[in-house]
Formats: sequence, structure tokens, C-alpha cells
Amino acid sequence: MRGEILNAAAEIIVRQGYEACTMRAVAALVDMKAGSLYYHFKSKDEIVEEILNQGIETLFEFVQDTIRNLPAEAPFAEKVSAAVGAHLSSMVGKDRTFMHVYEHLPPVIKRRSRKMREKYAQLWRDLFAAGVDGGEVDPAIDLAIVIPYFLGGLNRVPEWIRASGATSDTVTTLATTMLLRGVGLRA
Amino acid sequence: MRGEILNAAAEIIVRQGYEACTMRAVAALVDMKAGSLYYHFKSKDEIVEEILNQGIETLFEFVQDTIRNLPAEAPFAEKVSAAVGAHLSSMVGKDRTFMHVYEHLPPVIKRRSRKMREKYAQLWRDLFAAGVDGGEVDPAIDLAIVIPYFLGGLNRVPEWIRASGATSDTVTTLATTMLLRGVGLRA
DNA sequence: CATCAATACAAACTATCGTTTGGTTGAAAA
DNA sequence: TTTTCAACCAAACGATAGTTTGTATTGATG
Repeated sequence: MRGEILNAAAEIIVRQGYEACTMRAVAALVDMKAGSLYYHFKSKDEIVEEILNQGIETLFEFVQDTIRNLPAEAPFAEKVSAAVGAHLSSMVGKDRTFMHVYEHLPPVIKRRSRKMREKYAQLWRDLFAAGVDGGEVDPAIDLAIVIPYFLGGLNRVPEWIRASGATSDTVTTLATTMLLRGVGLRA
Repeated sequence: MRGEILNAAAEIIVRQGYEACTMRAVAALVDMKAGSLYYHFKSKDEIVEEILNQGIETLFEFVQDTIRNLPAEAPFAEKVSAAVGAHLSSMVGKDRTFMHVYEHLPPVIKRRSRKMREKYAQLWRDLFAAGVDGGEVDPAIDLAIVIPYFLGGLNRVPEWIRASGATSDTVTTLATTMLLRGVGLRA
């Protein structure tokens, strides 16, 4: 039940925004009354925070596993391609709407997940740092800026997948290409 | 006075989010009482909508002028560089916080500016289409996807300028480089 | 000086928010 | 059967939201 409540809340946030995500709306979606939610959670904040943390954690592990499942000596381009694909599929896939919630949250709440987001960004920085070491990435590129830059672009993907009608694969390919070329891939 | 109210509301939204932007808070910032705002605006929605439209309109005209002030035969790379610079300075400069408001708005309100955002995106599509015609951009790149992709990245810039401590110039250069390489610049 | 918009205020209205409280239920444990 | 307890509900709480209404102040105009 706890999970169903989280799912309901996440769905409302993604589809209608944080404003529309009232305790009564969430309760209605799981066929309950607002007050009953307080049996499972001590506050609305706890619900949102759990959605956020669970979402980032899931994303982190999925992308990390994807990278690790490749042979260590796999070319940089292949790793990036896989990672981008993993990131994107986490955003557009079914039952994986968690991360998309983030966009709709008020700043006060977003700040609570800063540490986890930082951890996720580090995953990408490590990936690219290895690319630099391997001589596949232009060392002049400032990773501290590039990573949030292109992650920012990626996080918008669901929005314009719907708008442009492009498939998830098309988008993944394009995003990967842009990114690899952008960092001056040498191979 | 009308403008001051808009500025106050925009500032609150940017700094504390849409949630914190109550009529009473806006009124306090311009030394008024909540009810008085209704002499200038018929509703809170009207205020937010005007901020949004005015912000996009300003951004549109600024970027458009920037491009037009270059000689028509200027190289594609130069035009893009100038446009990116214009876009970014519109976001981090003083008295230009309008656009940054967008991030914090609930989806219901965002949708109202779809037409204006579309018009702005068209400006960029035209720029890149010219690049394709001039043989400077890889024709295989799907502009319908690339434009929102990299604009999505750009709109995050203020966020990580503060985080990374990078200067606005550094960021502009990097974003331009990434973009130009990304679309397969040939020159 | 009198008039009249323009402007702002005080105060209240309704709606809805997150939350609390005390009670009801149905099934498992004793 | 009796007890217990997790799970839910009905109803209300205070706080605060956007908004409306009637009134006071003000500066310009005649």
C-alpha cells in the first residue's frame, strides 16, 4: 500500500504538477480518504521526499549497472551510449516516472535531494574522466560544467519526445552523438 | 507600478518558487496590500502570464537582434556563438530574470506560453537550417530534436554557474563549442 | 474651492490546504 | 467467544490562499 501511495503521488506530480498533488487527490487515486494516508506516512513531505530519493537511487543504480555490465575495456563511446540509453529509458519507460517528478517540485523540496543528485553526477564525471585518461575526450573540456549541461538537456527529453513524435531510440542516438561529438571524441 | 509588481512577482518566483509567490508576498515587496494588486491586474494568473510572455518576448527579440546585427554572410559558427551568448546573458544578467521564472511554474501555467516558446524555437531552427543549407551542419541531424535538446541544457545554466563558480563567458564558450561540435560543424 | 478619477487600504469572504482526532471495521490471535 | 490490532473513515481543525467589497486618501482639473 505504501508503494501504491507513492506511485499515485508521483503520477499526479508528473501529470499535473506539484500544486495538484494534494493529499485528497492522492488518496482518491488509491481509493482512500486523505486522513488515512497519515497511517502510512507522517506527512506529505515524507511522501515527496521518498519519491525523490527512491527515484534518484533507482536511476543511479540502473545507470551504474549498465556501465558495469560492459567490459572494462569497452570503448568510451560505447559506454556513453549505453549510459545515455539507460538514463533515458529510466525517464520514459513505464513504472519509471520517478525521476520526472523532479522537474515539478518547488525549490525548497528539491534542495533536499542535492546530495543524491551530486552522487549521480559523480557517476558521469567518473565516466568522462576515464574518457579523458584514455585519450578519447578533449582534456580542455571542463567536466564540472559539461555534465550538468548535458544532463539538463537529457532531463527534458520526455517533454519533446511527446512533442516531436520521435521514438526513444532516435532520441537516444541523437543525444549520444551530440554529446560524443561535443566533447571532441577521438576515434 | 504595473511593471514593479511584475518584477516583484518574478523575483519571488525565481528565488523562492511559485509556491511562495502569494499575492500578499508580492504586495509586501512593493509596499502594498494584497487587495490593491487587483486594481492593476484582474487575477494572479494574469500576473504570471504576463511575466511569462514578457520574458519570452524579450528573449526572442534580444536573440533575434543579436543575429541580425551580424553581417548576413557571417560564418555559421559566429552566429551561433553570438546567439548562445545572447540567450545566456538574458538569463544571468540583471533585470533579465524573467525567463528563469519558467522553470518554477506549474505545468498548467506553462502550457499557456506554448505558442511563444514555439516561436522562439523556430528562431533557432531557422538559424540551423541556414547552417545546413550552407553545408556547415551535418544534414543528418534532426533539428526538431536538437533544438529543444540543447535549449533545455542552456536553461539550466544559471543553476550550475552558481554551483561550479564558472564565469558566464566560460560557460558561453563551452556551450557553443559543445553545440557546434555536436551538430558536426564543418569548417 | 469643489469635483472626480486614480489609487490604495481594511476587512471579510469562500475555498482549500495539510493535519489531527476519535471512532469503526474485519480478520487474525488468544 | 473474546481480544487485539492494523487499516481506514468521517469530521473537523487552524492556517492560508485568491478574491471581493466598500471606503479613505490623494493629486489633478475645472
